[in-house]
Amino acid sequence: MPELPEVETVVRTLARRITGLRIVRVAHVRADMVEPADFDFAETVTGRVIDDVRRRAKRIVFTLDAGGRFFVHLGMTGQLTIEPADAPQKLHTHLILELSNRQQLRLVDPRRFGAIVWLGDLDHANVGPEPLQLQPARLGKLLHATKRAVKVALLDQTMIAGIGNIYADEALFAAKIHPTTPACALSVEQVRALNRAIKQVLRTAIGAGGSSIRDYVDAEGRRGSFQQRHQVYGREAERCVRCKRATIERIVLGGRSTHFCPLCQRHTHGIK
DNA sequence: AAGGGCACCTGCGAGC
DNA sequence: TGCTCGCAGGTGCCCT
Repeated sequence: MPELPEVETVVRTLARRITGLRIVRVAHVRADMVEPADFDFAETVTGRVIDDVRRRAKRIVFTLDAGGRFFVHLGMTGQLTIEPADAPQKLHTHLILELSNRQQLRLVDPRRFGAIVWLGDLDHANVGPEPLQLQPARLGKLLHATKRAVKVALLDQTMIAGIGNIYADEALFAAKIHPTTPACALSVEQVRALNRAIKQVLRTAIGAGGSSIRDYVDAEGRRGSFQQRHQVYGREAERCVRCKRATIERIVLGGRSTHFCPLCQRHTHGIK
């Protein structure tokens, strides 16, 4: 579910609503969602003030007073919401932090692909650069170092952070690049177009509060609206909104559903 | 040693 | 109505 725009939307609300609050009590935590496995999360965070909430990649990073950080990853179906203390507890609630203003921060995640990770003073390992701060030259360097399909490369979080299945498809469509094109075969022009497309798609999606296909809601339970503006994702067999001639195709790449317009996104045979 | 494939989970909608 | 199947915004690990 949550890619960069959804995580960013959650973080913006959290930063505004819970920064400066104290974690009074860990009312509930599912131990097997916490990393490292033997870490006593409740003991460590109880009584600490949340000094800062920010996004890095698809991670929601909490910095506590007196140092120490942890992040929450939402996986596919995670929801991190601010609730009144007396709100009914939903099925698959895995974390409840009671805050000093009597509200609670709750993590609900049916599929449990998410995680609560204690970082301490460590930095984020294995996470590539933020796409919104990426220069085309840097993107080119990264993409030209791999023979994988450009779509698969975009999903590699160690290469670029935050892009997932929806926004990879949308950015490639906007840049008119076929998703199976080997990343190393992209021309300098294509890399530049892709860099622009990634930023434009992500920024617009953030402005729309992200995409809500099924589970996603922000920290106040609101759905995003960017799903209404998807050009290819989830539009298999529909007429292409750009060329209005071809129909959107769906293939599987790297085990993921991939949507594109066969006319707008043609193979370029390595023409540079 | 890069990169393909699958496993990890639960829920839901489509089709029979 | 009720079953089974396929599929879902992610990622980590095993294998080649």
